[in-house]
Amino acid sequence: MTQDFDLKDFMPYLLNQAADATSLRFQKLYKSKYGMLRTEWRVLFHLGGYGDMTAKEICNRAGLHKTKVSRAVRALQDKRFLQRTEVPEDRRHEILKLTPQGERVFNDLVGDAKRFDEKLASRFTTDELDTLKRVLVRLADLA
Amino acid sequence: MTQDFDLKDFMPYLLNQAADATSLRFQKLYKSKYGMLRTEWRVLFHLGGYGDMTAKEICNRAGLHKTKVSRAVRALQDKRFLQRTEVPEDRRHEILKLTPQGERVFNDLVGDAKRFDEKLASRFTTDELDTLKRVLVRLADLA
DNA sequence: TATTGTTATACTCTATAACTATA
DNA sequence: TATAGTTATAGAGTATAACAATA
Repeated sequence: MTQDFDLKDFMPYLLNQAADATSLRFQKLYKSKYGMLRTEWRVLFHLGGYGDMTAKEICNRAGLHKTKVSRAVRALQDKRFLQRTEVPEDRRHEILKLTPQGERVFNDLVGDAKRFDEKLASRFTTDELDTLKRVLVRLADLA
Repeated sequence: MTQDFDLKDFMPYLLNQAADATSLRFQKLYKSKYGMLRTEWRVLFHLGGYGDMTAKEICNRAGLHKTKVSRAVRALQDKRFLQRTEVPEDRRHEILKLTPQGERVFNDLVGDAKRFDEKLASRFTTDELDTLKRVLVRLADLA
């Protein structure tokens, strides 16, 4: 016999539907304004929000594979949004740093992100948002 | 000057990280057991969980484009997990129905899904889960 | 030998346009 | 003309292996 099952109670499905719906609209902003892809946006925001760091550090913080970061860094460099600086003590590393143009782009997108988040937040109570963020962070860490 | 911004507070980012982390592990089950892709799994679960319906109805319920559903249906048919029945009144439609084998697969995966969800749920309080599901459903509906 | 990063490749996923058949 | 579904195609995203350079 066929079991009872409602997808609306299944967490991975719900999370994906919610994530797709929300990120789709933000995606349009960085894509249309700057032709950036998803990983490029993430790398830009890590450098802008947390300061200069190596590709390796971005991998660890963002949970991204080194090949993805490598390609995103190259793309951001081609757009003149970041520059690399060799580390003399260990020449396998390069410190990645936003250019002034990269910082302008970051600031512009941060504004968009903040407005976007406020609009989303306005639909929920403070309690709901607190719980949501706390639970999502823990879910993401289970990876 | 560079603005303050923490990705850990940005909803689309958080949602994606949580969704990726959770669905990645469930994905392995239907991929390794039955070689199914994401959309195939979704279509199978719609038919198994909500009963026979047309491709169009799956599109509406799952928020999937007709091309995705069309390909998933074909793949499930090739695997002998579903069969089509023409609707005489309107020959543009076909009712999609799981085969006995498709139902066995559905039942097996529903078991996995339930165990998976219980394990996830065990890490949170009832209040947290209620809030989470309610908020996620509303976020998904904003699409 | 181990680590940082790059390149190559294949596969999955998404989005859109053009098409067929039926209504 | 409109709708259900299919096919074609391109671009984006993911995963893995092989590689170069440095340590």
